[in-house]
Amino acid sequence: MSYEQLKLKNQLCHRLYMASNGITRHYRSHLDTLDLTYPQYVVMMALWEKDNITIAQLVELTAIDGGAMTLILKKMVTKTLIQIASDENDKRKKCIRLLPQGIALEEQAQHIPELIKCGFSNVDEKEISQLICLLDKILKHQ
Amino acid sequence: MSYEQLKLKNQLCHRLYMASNGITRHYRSHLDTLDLTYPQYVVMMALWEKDNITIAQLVELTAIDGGAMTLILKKMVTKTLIQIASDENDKRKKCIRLLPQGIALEEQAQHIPELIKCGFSNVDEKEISQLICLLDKILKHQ
DNA sequence: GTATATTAGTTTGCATGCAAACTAAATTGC
DNA sequence: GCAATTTAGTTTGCATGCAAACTAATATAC
Repeated sequence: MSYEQLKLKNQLCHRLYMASNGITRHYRSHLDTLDLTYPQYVVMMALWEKDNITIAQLVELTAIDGGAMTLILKKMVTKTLIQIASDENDKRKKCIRLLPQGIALEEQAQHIPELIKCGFSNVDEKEISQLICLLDKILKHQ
Repeated sequence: MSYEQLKLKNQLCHRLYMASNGITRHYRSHLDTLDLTYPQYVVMMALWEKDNITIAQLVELTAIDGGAMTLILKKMVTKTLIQIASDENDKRKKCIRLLPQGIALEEQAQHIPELIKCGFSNVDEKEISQLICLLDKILKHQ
């Protein structure tokens, strides 16, 4: 039978799947030098932007699964990048705070975005903006 | 310090990460009724389009990791969706072939793409084509 | 023709992604 | 004020994603 709408070449989801995995793979070589995985890097970016926030806020900002977040943060504690403290007012909440090593890592990470973009020299700045805009439209409905 | 280029809102990779995971989550509810995971669904789409191909070809078409593919295919064998046979000419190669249940599943799956698109009623057909075009440009360099 | 290299798949070890069940603490309802 | 509900995180079980090591079979080099 072979329905046209079921062909791989027509699947937006499959493009997203390949592009997302592909870019994450590209990050790997750069992140290895910082001893970070991609999700750990995303958590660091969130904290560099806004430090001393709860796990729930971190889950909201990064869209990383809460269950995975618990493990990711534990790893980052053993690397002394962050510390986890219970909130005094609400003992359910936990506050994540950058430690000196975590703060210092930002300077080492600052060139990564540029390095990644160099890997996509065929895509210009305008097209990246377009892509981001279209993806945001899709993300709005999730 | 907080470098502008390290802010989450400026990361294409993070948009792709969220959009890919988000869409895959959307698929889950529809695929549950077919008893398929998302990667299994991708493999089925590849096979509905071109049956009786090797594992290497399947990896090429789907961009699913070879190591993961071995496990995915084993699951699909236990569901009697496919069968795996060694190639007589080249005993390293294995041919994947759809079984009747796997063939029959295509009819049940034919409406899934439409159902997914309905979940993104704010994004029109033209924008989806644009997105696919831009993603293909990024995928070309991987 | 045999040693070497390459190819096709599998296995392993680790790190998520995800839903669901679970715990502890704070809020609401009444 | 206490029971019922909600909220914040953790744990569990399963399914990948990925790199690297490994096996078996084929192709190349010489």
